[in-house]
Amino acid sequence: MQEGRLADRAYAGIIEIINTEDLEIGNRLPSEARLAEIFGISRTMVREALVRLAADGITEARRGAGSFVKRRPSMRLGSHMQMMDLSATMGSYEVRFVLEAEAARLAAMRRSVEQMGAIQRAMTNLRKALVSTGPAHNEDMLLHRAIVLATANPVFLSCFDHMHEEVDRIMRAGVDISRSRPPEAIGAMLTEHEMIVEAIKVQDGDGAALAMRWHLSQGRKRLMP
Amino acid sequence: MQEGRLADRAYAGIIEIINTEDLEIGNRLPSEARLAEIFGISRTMVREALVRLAADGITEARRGAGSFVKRRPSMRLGSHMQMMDLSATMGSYEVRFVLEAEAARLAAMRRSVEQMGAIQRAMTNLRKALVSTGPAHNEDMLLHRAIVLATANPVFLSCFDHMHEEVDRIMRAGVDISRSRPPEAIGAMLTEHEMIVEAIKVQDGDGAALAMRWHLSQGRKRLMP
DNA sequence: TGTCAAAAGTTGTATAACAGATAATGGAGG
DNA sequence: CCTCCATTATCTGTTATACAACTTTTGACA
Repeated sequence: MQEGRLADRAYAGIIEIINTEDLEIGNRLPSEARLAEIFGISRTMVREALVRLAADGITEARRGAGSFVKRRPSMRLGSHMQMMDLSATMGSYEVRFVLEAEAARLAAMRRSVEQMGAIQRAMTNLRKALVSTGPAHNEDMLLHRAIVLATANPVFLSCFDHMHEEVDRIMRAGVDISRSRPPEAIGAMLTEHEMIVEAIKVQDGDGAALAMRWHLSQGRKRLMP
Repeated sequence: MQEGRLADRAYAGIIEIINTEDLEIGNRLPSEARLAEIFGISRTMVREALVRLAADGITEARRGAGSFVKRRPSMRLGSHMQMMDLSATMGSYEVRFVLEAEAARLAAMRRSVEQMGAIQRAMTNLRKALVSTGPAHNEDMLLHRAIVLATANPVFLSCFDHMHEEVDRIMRAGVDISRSRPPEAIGAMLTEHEMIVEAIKVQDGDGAALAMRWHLSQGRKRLMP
């Protein structure tokens, strides 16, 4: 590791402190000055990390008092699934199944020519990014978003944006997800997306929904086999 | 309004800039120094806001170049409404169809005894409110929320809350919603809800989903015949 | 022992400065 | 006029310092 900005290291470092020191909810963590001393960086960078941790709901800062643990960072992902609460990853796929499959159907039925153009442009971008740089997490999302946009339903789009925002936040607080995929998975991903786009192009609603469900099921398998 | 720390206001202010200036994905937003000038605060506070925005995946900072829009913040429905064909009311029902029907199915399959109790309590509240005061918009929502809660899927719940928040805001800003319903409609609403709750009780997933779809289709008809 | 004001510690905010990277500018040469 | 390239301007990343606002601890005094 040891990559990225100093604030990133501080972010990871503080989470590690919470875990290794076994700080319970409500416990106070070292002061910003002390953390800066520990990590050998400036207080400014420690603050940036703490601001992000607070935004993630993991810590809470009280002026004059200190920063406190608000929620333990969820380490268990995948195998350790609690009985009551599904993991964010699993949960997000459940929602995406219903939301995006229906979005694909509506997009196929209602898409305008401009929206179809936007979808195909997003597809081109994804193709380019996948073969060159690899993961292309962002381009992937943008294609899905273009499809949701083509539903002409503002509530769909709003929910889509919200979901991705939330899930990204939760995942960032947990373990990393951006592992590199094998080359054959990249080819499969491209084909799956192309099937969706093609179905929308020929305005085949059922086909688009089906292709989207298939794509998501494969994606889930790729993420947690 | 105008609450909280300066960084919070900057966070909201930058999102507002993205929305009102209609900055597309990839567009550059004003420099940190310029933003500090605009908001009348220090660059330090602007940076804290930008760090959070970046952590939320909304912006992306490139050293030497500036900060750029990476993903549009979850939309306030009002701003892009004119671009969209569907009304928020119509659109929300489309989303509720897929989201809540599936939630009812999952709730039927996974609900714990405690969650079943919560659902039945919400049902009792709704029944009481409907026969006495009339509309019972809030009790209705709480029953639906209890069902979503029983899916044990935090992402489902998050999307449900978000959708209702957004749609409520739009409707409050717009025209009527709380018109009085005829008495036979009240009886029908009660029966529909009871069918959903009963299906969840006997853990009939398909039945719950079907009952939910039927209820929502009736509700839409009642709202806009 | 109990009260309470002073002190010490901590977060919130501002300012200045510089390093490291990118974008814009403006000539020199075709 | 256009292209190439070095210079300059601009922007983010990071550090240091200082003070304001608030909370907790300390310690003296009653």
